[in-house]
Amino acid sequence: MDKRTVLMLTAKRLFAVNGFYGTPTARIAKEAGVSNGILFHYFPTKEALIKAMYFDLKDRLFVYSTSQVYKGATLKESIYTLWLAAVEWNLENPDDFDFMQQFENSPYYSLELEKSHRYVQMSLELAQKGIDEGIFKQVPASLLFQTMSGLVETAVRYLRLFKETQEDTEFKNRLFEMAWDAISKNKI
Amino acid sequence: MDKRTVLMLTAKRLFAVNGFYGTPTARIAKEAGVSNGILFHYFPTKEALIKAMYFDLKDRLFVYSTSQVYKGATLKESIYTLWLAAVEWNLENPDDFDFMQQFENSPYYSLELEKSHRYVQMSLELAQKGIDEGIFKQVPASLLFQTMSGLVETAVRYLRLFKETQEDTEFKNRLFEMAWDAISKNKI
DNA sequence: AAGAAGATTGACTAATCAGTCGATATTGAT
DNA sequence: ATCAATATCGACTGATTAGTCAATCTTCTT
Repeated sequence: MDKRTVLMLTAKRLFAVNGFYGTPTARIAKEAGVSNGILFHYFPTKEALIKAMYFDLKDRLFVYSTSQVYKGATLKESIYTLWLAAVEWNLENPDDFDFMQQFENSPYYSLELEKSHRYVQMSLELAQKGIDEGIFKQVPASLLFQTMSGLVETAVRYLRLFKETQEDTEFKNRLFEMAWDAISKNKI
Repeated sequence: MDKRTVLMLTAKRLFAVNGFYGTPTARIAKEAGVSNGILFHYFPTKEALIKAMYFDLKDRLFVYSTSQVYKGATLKESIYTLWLAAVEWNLENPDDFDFMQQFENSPYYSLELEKSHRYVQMSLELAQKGIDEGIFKQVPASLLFQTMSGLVETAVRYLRLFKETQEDTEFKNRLFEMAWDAISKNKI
């Protein structure tokens, strides 16, 4: 594995536990088994390292999520698959989740940065589709997306807290139902 | 206003913009118009200052929220009032919101810390009441609480992003409806 | 084989920052 | 008025840390 990748993996682990500011670059390099200087060879600044990690992470999430959706699925099936993929991916990569949460609540983060990502673009298109078909509530697509993202986070946090629920498919379905009810029109 | 309070107010403003680690204690003292040393007279460490600010904030939110709920309100009315109070309080105190988000995603935060607060305890009791009455979904009360909290955050973020919606009562009702549909049983 | 380009090292620096401390000022109780 | 307790000051320190740099090593091209 090339040193650039090792640095990002090591940084992710350390950041998740100690936070960005609690993790000196020197420590990242040391635990990655490389010299101090090489970190700044691959990343001009610590901030650049952090942002590169974030883009990388979102991209892996995109690739994983979309690979799960099968052609010909209904909208609800697609949303369910994407929701579940995001939840399970975050459960299996807890350091990624912690890193992402921290990043998105840090001064490094901005909306323009987020919108530029294909994961977000794909989600927005899907939300718009549901609105047009009259399945979702008649609110802006971006609101539906943010609501879903927020509920994925809630689900992940909860499942992490109560480990015994992590294999409970029925419970996960309940969690999805809450998310679905939030965004879909009510069938009176 | 006593210096302890001035320090906390100044810190809140600086933390919201520059983050905990981007804000030296010396700068807090300077902008508060007091000496460097006095900060450590009132707060033994920077971390103690941050935690004190968090408790203070949650307490003000509790006092404000509960004062809005009137006796004899139905459960849905109470939940609506609490939801709206939290949303509007966060909109009116954006620095508090940013500070809180940052804190709850920082290494300072822990669940025990959160549970110890009366705002959380009150919310959990209300959630349990809704479950017992068969109005809410049959899931753990803590899940309902976390879901509502997450949806308050989503609403605040969205309303902040699109300022023109902030005075739109109808739009806020739509936002609440999403939250309500997430936690309540569906009336088929 | 030569030599250029890139990779890697680790000692070093300039700056920053949380927290200390001894001195001085203010307040409140008796 | 006295005295003790508390508040306030600001210069100082010891430790930490992001980023630099000149030197060496490796790899690739021709």
